[in-house]
Amino acid sequence: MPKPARRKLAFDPIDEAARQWALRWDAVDQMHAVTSLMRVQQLVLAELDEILRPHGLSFARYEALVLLVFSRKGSLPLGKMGERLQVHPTSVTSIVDRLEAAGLVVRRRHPEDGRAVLAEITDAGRAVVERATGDLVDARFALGAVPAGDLRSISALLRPVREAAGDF
Amino acid sequence: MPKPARRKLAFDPIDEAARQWALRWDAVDQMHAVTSLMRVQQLVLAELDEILRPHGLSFARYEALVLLVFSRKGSLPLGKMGERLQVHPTSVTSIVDRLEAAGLVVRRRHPEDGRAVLAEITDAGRAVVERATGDLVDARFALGAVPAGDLRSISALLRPVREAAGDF
DNA sequence: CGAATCTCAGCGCAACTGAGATCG
DNA sequence: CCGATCTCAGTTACGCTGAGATTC
Repeated sequence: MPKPARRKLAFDPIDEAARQWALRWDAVDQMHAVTSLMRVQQLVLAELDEILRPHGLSFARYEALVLLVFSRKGSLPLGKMGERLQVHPTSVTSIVDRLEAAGLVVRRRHPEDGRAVLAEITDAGRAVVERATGDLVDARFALGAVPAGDLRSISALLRPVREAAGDF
Repeated sequence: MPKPARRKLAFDPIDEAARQWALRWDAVDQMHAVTSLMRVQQLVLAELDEILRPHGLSFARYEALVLLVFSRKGSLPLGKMGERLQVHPTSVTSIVDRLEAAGLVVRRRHPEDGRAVLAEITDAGRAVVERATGDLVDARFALGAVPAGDLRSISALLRPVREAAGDF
């Protein structure tokens, strides 16, 4: 068995934890929702990374590439990328380092602001995004088990958390 | 500004990405849901870890302690813990190492199976769980922005993903 | 000068692989 | 002997802090 951690259980471990939780503490529904959120994120991210691995990408790097594809000029200052992707400035440096090493982006000086550095997507980068996106769409972003009509509900129910955190 | 990655935007970056996505590719709703899931998990985990840091715990270590509190004898073989928490065997070793160093659990020989090692929660461990749980409940597990009636919907909508992955 | 932008070094945490020890 | 259980060493990845260089 290559992944012993994935052994199957005869019951829903989160339901079972919630049952015991209710005997002692409050906020049972929050506890159940948080545990579900953590577990599903872990499962989904693992599947997405597996799909992207043959393309030499992690999900974080894929998101960065897509952001550049969506930009008008195919390039953005690293700071803007961090803002949009909601990641730490030093993480942007690391992500762009790896993308640049793979030939998917190049670094350029910002023409008007000498402090800023632009990451510009290359033709190879655009090609990789097209191929990787095809695979992700085919895999329904690892959410194939969710009825199509429920997807927007998931986004809507989670939105207040992002809003409260000040994302927008 | 301590956390530049948290800068506020004038629009919802996920809605904006979905808008552009729809111009080129399919599976827009899946893409929106996955991106929301990733972002909310990141926000929630960061808040939970911040709440737990004064108690000397990460969320993973807190989950391990709660699992022991819920067990009949206050102890479990490490392998069982990995199964329930869905983490790698070597990660269990690491988690128990840290909990033991903090005096929250002790390692014991399994009375019937010489191969197995039991992690047993100490009185100090139980006390820490009580205090930490109080703080988490007070913070509504970082889901205070979600209307109470929506919490079960979140769990229910995510359940098919766990089921399809073979969690139960 | 202060503020913004990026990079680098270093730390902590977590997951994984592969190997080995012990025991059923 | 095989398989299960745990530990250890080493690798990789990522996110963060703190410091520094450069430029507005």
